Amino acid sequence: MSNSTHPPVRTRIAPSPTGLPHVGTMRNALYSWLLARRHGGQFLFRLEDTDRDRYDARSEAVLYEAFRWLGLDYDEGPDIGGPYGPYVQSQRLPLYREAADQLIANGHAYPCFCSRERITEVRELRQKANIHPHGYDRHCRDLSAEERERMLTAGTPHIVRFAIPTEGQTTFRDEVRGDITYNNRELDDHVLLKSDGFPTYHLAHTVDDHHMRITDVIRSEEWLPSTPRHVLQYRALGWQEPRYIHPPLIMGRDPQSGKVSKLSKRHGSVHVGEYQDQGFLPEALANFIALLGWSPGGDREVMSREEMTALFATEGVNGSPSVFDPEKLSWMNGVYIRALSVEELTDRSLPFMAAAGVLPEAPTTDQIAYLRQVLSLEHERLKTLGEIPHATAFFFGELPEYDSAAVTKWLTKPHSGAALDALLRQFGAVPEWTSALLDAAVTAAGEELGVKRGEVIHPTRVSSTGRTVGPSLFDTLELLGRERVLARITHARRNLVPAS
RNA sequence: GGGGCGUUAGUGAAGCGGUUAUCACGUCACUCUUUCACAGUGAAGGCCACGGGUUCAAAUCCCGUACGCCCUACCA
Repeated sequence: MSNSTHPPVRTRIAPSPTGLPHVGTMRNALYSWLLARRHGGQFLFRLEDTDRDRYDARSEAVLYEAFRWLGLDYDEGPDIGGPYGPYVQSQRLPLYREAADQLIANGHAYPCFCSRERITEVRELRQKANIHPHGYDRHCRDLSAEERERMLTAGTPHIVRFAIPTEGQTTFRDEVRGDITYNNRELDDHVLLKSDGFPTYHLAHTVDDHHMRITDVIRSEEWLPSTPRHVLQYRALGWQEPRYIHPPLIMGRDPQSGKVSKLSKRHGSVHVGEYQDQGFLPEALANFIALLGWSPGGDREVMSREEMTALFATEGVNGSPSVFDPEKLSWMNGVYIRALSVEELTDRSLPFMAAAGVLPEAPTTDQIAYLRQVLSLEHERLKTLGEIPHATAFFFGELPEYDSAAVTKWLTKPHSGAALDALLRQFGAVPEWTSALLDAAVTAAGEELGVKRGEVIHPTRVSSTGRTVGPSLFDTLELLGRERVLARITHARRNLVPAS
């Protein structure tokens, strides 16, 4: 809990609009959101659009949508403003320039005039010769003041590099793993400002997190190796560094090689939008990804957002990479779907029904009421919303789509014709179209034919639904209604059962 | 090559010096249902990566090794 001697917890997520929102980004966002909410602090959204080569305007809107969908509301952000804006890095250029100038003024940074060609050449050379660190050779770090001034006034294109101390060590604390120490001599002078005047991540995040009063930086483990650079920058600037929390990477298993690596396209779906499209519930996805790197301790797994908020603590974040298991996600999504009321399930299924063309975009109230009855039968066997159209299609329209394997298996036996005839007789005589009476009618049909109940129950299902799987048969028949069931069985009798 | 981090059943975790090493997913079996799923019961699956310490006692603490992953851009 925060108390009066500590500033309020302020966390942030800082995605770059270079593609679709990755589950790893959203996991980190969730942790940041959880930490802020847990302590009554603020959660910020900041757009890191400093890479103008990879900028993708389309991804910005998708990003906001992903946050809305997952219920990660932020207190300050590009689209809602806030006291420390703007929240878009490309609009904060003077701030980075100012920090870079300050760093140059006190000797912690310097302009570098080396061409890109020379830089890559040097890097390759040093790599080949195994000179450490491999990167930049600090050529411009030793330029005389006069030389530097001459180049600057001549307008020579340049970048600004941070001057890493040549000796000593840098120790910082990662809340997940404890103190981590790096030897400064293993770090090369990284770029702070690019030649286009835009900052690199290293500078931008430091400046922004400071100005935006961020207290807790939660970002993936891949940032661990550059954290000493950031810490060195904070210290050189005379700023208080935030707490760093590096949750583990989310890994995927390569279906071919079986090897694990950072979750990417090759492993399947990696963008939250894909999960949304497949009919995963945001609350289920959030619960699932929260567990990839965090545990409240004990056996707790299925947790509501409120429970997670109450339980979240950085002590529960672990340091070992976790493999994303789509099967467990499916199971968990099923748990959440079953927890929905039929009304809610119906509402949420509508977009999927429309997309699949099973129902119109704007269904009538009768259609919705009917769907609700259908879903009450289908409810507990669903894993995703996306499978609803296919699972329920046979409830709509006159004739179902007949699955050929099912037809072959149950409607092409020597007695299939007789079975359907008996069924038609029994069903035709049912006084009231209820599941109990239909159940009895099937039994009667079996007795009439002198066969086991199973021999007629399967043909009944296949002829009236087109398939072998589905909800309880008699409930299904009742809901389908007398007219359609009789019409379907008649159709099957005439067109699917081979003439003997 | 260098640096850092990590290592508990196939997967995700619990465990914080004394447990028959726990839970969930997955797998298999049975029950239920003459379908599928759900649910329930049960089973298989671990020398807690390996080797050394410390300790009466180690999955738990320390050191080393191996392996894996990440970083090593004017990308984030």
